[in-house]
Order: sequence, then C-alpha cells, then structure tokens
Amino acid sequence: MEKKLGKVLVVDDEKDILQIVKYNLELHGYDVQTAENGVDAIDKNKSFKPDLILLDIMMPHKDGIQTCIELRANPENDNTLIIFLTALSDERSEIRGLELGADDYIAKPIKPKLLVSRIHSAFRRIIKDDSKTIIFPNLEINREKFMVKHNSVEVALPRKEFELFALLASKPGRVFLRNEILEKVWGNDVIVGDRTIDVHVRKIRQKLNVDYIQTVKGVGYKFEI
Amino acid sequence: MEKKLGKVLVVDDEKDILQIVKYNLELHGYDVQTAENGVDAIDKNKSFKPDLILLDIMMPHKDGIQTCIELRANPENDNTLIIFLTALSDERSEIRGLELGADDYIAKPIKPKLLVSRIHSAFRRIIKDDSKTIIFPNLEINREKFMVKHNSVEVALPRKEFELFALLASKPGRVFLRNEILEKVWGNDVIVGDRTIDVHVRKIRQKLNVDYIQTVKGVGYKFEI
DNA sequence: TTGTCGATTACGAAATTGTTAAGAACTAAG
DNA sequence: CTTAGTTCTTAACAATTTCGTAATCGACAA
Repeated sequence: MEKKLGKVLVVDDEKDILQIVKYNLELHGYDVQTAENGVDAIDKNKSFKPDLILLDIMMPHKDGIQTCIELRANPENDNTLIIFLTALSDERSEIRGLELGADDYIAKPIKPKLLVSRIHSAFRRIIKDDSKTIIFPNLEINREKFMVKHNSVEVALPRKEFELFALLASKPGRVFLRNEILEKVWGNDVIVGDRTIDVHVRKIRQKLNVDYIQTVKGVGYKFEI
Repeated sequence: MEKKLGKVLVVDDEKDILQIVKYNLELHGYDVQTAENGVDAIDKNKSFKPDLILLDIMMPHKDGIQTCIELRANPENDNTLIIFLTALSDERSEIRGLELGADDYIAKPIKPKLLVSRIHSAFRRIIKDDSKTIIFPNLEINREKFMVKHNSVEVALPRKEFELFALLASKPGRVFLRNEILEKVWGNDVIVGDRTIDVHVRKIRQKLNVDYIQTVKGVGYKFEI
C-alpha cells in the first residue's frame, strides 16, 4: 500500500460534497474519513485522529463553529489543523472562524484543485519540522536537536563529530572525498592536518559502537547502514 | 513601549495599499515595515527579519511569485510566513502561489477586518507553542502567572530566567543555539555579553535543583525532562 | 620486505561553559 | 523622589570539553 500523505476528516451534512472532497483528496494520496455532523465529527476525531479537519459551518446537530470550539478545547487536538468549509462567503463568519482557532477557510462552491492545493499547503506546515531529521532503521539523526538516536538510545555528539556524521549520512552510500569533508565541516579557509578527520571518525565509531562509517581507501569515507 | 505582536513586512507597488495595510496592522499591535517591489522586499527581509510577509503578486522589479521563490530558497526564512496579496482572484494564480510555498492567500480588494483576522490566525500558528501552560510530570510552566511548579512546589522565576526556561521547555529535546536564545529572550537589538546566558542558566538550575537544562557544547542548550 | 594509507592513542592547546561576586539597572512601596 | 529590595549584566577566573597533532601501530599490496 502506498504511504498516505496524511489523514483528513471531512465534515459536511451534504453527502454530495463529502463524496467530491473524499474522492479528490484520496486521489492525491490522503487518507480520508467523513462525518455528517458535529457530534459525529467529534467521535470520528477520537478514533481516527486526523491531522486535518475540513469542517462545514452550517450543519444540523452541532454546527461547525461549536464543533471547532469543542475540538480546540481539548489540548490533544492542538496539532490538528482545522479548515472551515462553507457557503457563507461573507466576511463575518470567516472572521469568526479564524478567531476561534481555525487555521484556514475555504469558500464554497468548492473548486477541487484549489482545495487540494490549500490542503497540500496546510500539510507542508505540519511536516516541515520533520524534514530536519534523517531516519534509518535503528538510527535517527536530528539536525535540529543535534542528536543521534541509536537503537532508541540518545547519543550526544560534539559539534564537529555531529556535523561530520550528519554530512556523511545525508547521502548514504555516497563516498565523500577527504577534501569535500574538510570543506563542508571545517570550512574552506581552515587548514587542519590529515589525521584530523580520522580521529573524528574514530570517535564517532566508538560512541555508536556500530560501524556506520566505512573507509574507502585512497578516497574518503561513506555512510552505510 | 507596548510589546509588539509580531513583525510584518508588507510588499506592494501601490503606496495607497501599503498605507492602508500598515495602518490597520499597526493599530492591532504589529510592527510593520513596507517594501515597494521584490528587490526591496528581499533587502528588507534581511534587515527586518519579519515573521510574516504580505506579498503582492503583480509588481514591477521582480514580481511576488519570483520573490516568493527566492525567499523560500533560503532556509533562513523557513519559519517566515508568506501570504500573497493580489487582485488576481482567479483560481490559477492562487494555486500557483500556494504550491510555491506561500502559506495563505488574500484577495484584493482588501477588507481590513478580514485581513487582520487572517494575520492573527497566521500568527497563532507561529506562537501556538508559547501559549499558556506547559505541563510535564512533576513540572508545570505557567506563562500567565510566570510560575514554575516543580514537584508541587511553586518556584517564582524572574522574568529573564522564566522566559529562557519557557523557551527551552517549549520544544523539549531541541537544542537552541545561543544566537536563537539571545534573539528570542533578549530581542534582536539588545547586545549582552557572552556569559549572560550561562549565568541565567545557572540560576535556573540552582532554583530547581534538578538539571532540566542540558548543555550542548559549541551549540547551545536544551531542555530535557 | 617495504611503502602507503588509515587506525589508534595520548597529550597539550584552544575553545567553551561554569561559577562567583560586585555593582548597575530596575521596581515597587512609601 | 527616595529607598530598599530585586533582578540583570559584567568581568574575572576556574573547570571542563573539544580539537588537532604527532607518534606509533597495523593492514595490505607491490
């Protein structure tokens, strides 16, 4: 099964709309569930835990605004995006929705392409943070946390060691020439001896116990899982 | 001086619009600067470092789309929101803008209330993290009361210490560079000595007895429970 | 065997952070 | 406006960690 981009819960009382939206989002790789009213939406949110909720404002059994308020009241949903979806294209309700903690607003009638674009855009904001992490089985390198997690054990690497390791891991399998490493980790103008790199490599190997870094004689080093 | 909500750079070639937008945003507590074209915008972005850029699409000297591409190419602006502002209310350009990495889209003619709402909403996403109370086992950080409750004992921290601690705790595990800390706790224009951060860290450690703050040499500090 | 290249080790230099105390800058109360 | 009490910043020095080097060892190939 193809990996899904993210989970979206669509809430609207018109089945036609649910269908159109569901179809279009699934086409673009999202995992979609639907709800027909606010009560239903809050239930489905609990079980499905979507990343994003598309919420119609005008609905029987708890309208979208009320639903939004309730969702936002629960800190569990802090990271859930809420986008209102509504026929009321007047300024007032748009403002109200945004003030209530919604993240965006899409006016009906729905234009599929625009819808998908907005949702892509919304997701881009969510996943931006993860992009700074390089993940392998048993190994996680987080540039933001300056941390290497190896077999669920966090290992702290000093700056040079970390930068060297992260550089190699950024392109697994690719061999980095010694010159290249010097240039990227130490900078073009700093001059350090030949053994410096080796020593750092050694320290990394020592700290991780496993030999992720392989020597390519006469050439340089490469990262291999 | 009242504390500003955030920094906004408004880019448009029509001076009327710049004025209207600037006026309305300043009225609501934002720190606003303006630019009249893309080239100017990129300059001002460097010096002003806004949190959000309102970008007109149709402009002489580098249009908004091109400007957006250039801004997004620089990882320094990863956390800068970009909202397009344009008279082209057709679906096409809206999609294009969003695909390019813009975060939202506001159609002209500008309705001041709506504009302000959207911007509030956009900012809410940025500052979501420093809202209210951060809770961990045995530790509770309350931004409103400026209180830290540690093992059910309330500890009062002075402002700088509190802000520093709250900043680190807002993203547990993540390392904050010294620069980042200075910028966020002290502000971009204040210049303080090198040992200032250390001294504050020490005082926090002292008052809480437990070492929630860890040093990452050569990099910065991080919070870890 | 010998030469080359990387691995390893230990040590001193350099860089960075920790600690302390003093006084400057602020605040709140009178 | 003064005073008393905090809070903030700085500076000097101590402690620690990281960095780079040199010396030596080991593997491998010619």
